[in-house]
Amino acid sequence: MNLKELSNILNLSQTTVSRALNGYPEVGEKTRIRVIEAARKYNYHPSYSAKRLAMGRSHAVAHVVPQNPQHSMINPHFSDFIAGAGETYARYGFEMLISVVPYDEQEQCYRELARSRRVDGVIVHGPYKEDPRIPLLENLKLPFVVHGRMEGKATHYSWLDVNNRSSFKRATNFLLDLGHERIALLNGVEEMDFAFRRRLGYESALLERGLTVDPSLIFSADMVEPYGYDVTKKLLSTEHPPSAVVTSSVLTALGVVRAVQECGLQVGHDLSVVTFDDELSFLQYPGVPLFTSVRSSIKDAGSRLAEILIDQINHPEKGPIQELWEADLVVGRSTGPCR
Amino acid sequence: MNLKELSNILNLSQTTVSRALNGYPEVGEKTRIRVIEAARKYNYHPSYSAKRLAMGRSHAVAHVVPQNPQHSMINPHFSDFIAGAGETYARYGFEMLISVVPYDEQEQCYRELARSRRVDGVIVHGPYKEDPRIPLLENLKLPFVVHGRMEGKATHYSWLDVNNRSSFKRATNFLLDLGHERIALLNGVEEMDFAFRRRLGYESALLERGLTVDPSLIFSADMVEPYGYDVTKKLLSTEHPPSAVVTSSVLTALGVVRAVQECGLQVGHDLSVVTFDDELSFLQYPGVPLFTSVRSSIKDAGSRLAEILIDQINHPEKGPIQELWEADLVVGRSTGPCR
DNA sequence: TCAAATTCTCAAAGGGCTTTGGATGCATAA
DNA sequence: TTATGCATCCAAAGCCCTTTGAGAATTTGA
Repeated sequence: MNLKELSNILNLSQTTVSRALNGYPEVGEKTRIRVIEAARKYNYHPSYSAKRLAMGRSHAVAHVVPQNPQHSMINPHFSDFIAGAGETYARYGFEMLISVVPYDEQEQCYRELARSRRVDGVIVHGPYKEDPRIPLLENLKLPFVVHGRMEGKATHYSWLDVNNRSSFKRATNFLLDLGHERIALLNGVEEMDFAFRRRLGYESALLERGLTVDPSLIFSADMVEPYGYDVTKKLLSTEHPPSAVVTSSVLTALGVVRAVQECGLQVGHDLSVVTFDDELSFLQYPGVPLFTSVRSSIKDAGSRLAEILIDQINHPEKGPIQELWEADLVVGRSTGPCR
Repeated sequence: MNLKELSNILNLSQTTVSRALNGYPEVGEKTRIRVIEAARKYNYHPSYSAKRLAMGRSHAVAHVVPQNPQHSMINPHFSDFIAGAGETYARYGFEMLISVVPYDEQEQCYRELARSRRVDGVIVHGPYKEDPRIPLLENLKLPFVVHGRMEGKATHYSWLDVNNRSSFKRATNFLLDLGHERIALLNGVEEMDFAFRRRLGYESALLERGLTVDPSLIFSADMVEPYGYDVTKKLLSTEHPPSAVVTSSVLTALGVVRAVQECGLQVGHDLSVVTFDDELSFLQYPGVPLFTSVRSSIKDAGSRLAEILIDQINHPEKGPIQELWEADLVVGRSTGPCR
């Protein structure tokens, strides 16, 4: 059943039927009801491809996922983010396209996306401190929102970010309040904007208490389990091990725990751990949380970012939307007073 | 630049230009070269929407991701799978659509996908022992392949599965060879086909050695870290704790380690652990692997499944393709002789 | 009552591609 | 010379919708 057939049945023109169905005002109420009922009765659904061709809009959004061959970690946060965003897209009738591309073909991919009008907008993940994707997308006039933001230039585009600086400051302060003074930072890769800000938060907490920042206590790597393990193992074997650790992810924190326990020590007693918790669905701890953490749901972020993007697509005149979310501090069993 | 403009420039008809570009034989070689060069020169790319509309094919594939509100875990395997599949799709010029839908709207979603011809095929994830999606898709005549397969009926559709039965048998045998006799199984949810088969493998290994299956050593749940932790904690506090554990995922295995260590015991010494390892990119251990495991890359599976699906779409006459992959046994540091 | 303003409806023109069903020109074969 | 086959190329129909620009019908205001 297509529009032509339906309008023949109704003895109306295609125009009228189309307008009736799309809620345009220039069609009478009785006509509209007749049309809508007939559409339901004959199970009419407009063809997506035809609609797209006619309107030049795709009602689709892309997420470009770079694949780095050397450093081939796939972001474990991705699935939760996608789940949140996907729900929202579905609610608004948008499609979600995932493009997996080699790291150095990203630019080409975005250009192609913009040229072909295959999608109405994109979401940019994990921006670097200086990220070429942002000026590129501005140039291409492809609507976009950034999950995170970019050091310095963060005014003329839409983004949603967690307040990484304040949350790490808060995490550090929490440990300082417990009397810890030697606090290690197991940060993410510091070329990433979020990690850079987290470090600033950590450092400013220390400095405000008149403490010095000890570079030998600061680490930066992909936030995986063995990273936490290896660093902690090393730290615990030094003469002057820290009494507390701030980590950038629960996975890394689990590595810290494994190392601590392997040394016959106890987390929260011999070493306190505060972690950033993205509330990944597969790393949830029921009951009293295992880790004291600053937490902010990445799934919620995905959902909200999708809304922002759709809003930008539908109302480009509105200007950029920017949101800075504060993370919650949740006290778990991984912290205790300094001994 | 569209086809009409390009053909005007070339003084050819749209037909000829289209045919030249799509490799049809009824166009002369010199003409073809002329056309291809002009296309490059003027940066001509056919419009996707128009192509789709004209051909009735979308060159897109969907993955339907159900969201269960109660049990809201998002599969951590998903991102690696998608990464593998996505690379392949990109290589073949296919788009990947992710549809996140509430659990009980899946059927509707598949129907809609089939009706609207928005995609040329779908991949079915994580089949249950009895999975309604499979007969549904057969009915809808929407090409599909299954990651895993369905107990019993596994002949008339395409699938790719790891040999879960043999790999768990192998894992169990490995422990038996080390002298372990009380071996716990921390399985996934046993409504899932894969988990069911894993249990069969585990049981058959025991039975073949004349051992009995002790139901109090068998557990079934989502494969998360606290699951491993909780079960192990409980097991270790019994009178007769097992000397070895087989788990269904590295995440769960990490929970086992945490519990063992917390009890002041040592993995591979006081309790041996063999896990199934999907080679998730964010759970990789460099050097000598932490865990003895049976492993099979879920990313590779994604990649191959995408190939199979595309093949089925392009050559539906070929009939179903079925592949059963054997997992590798990798010896790590988590196993040792029974004491 | 007539003109003006509203309301409703339509035919037709896109949007950009593929594909059908011929037409044309030319070389080969009878 | 005429018929046959081949290699090239084309005009136009079709895919299915949205939107423009106008016309017809109805209502309103003076």
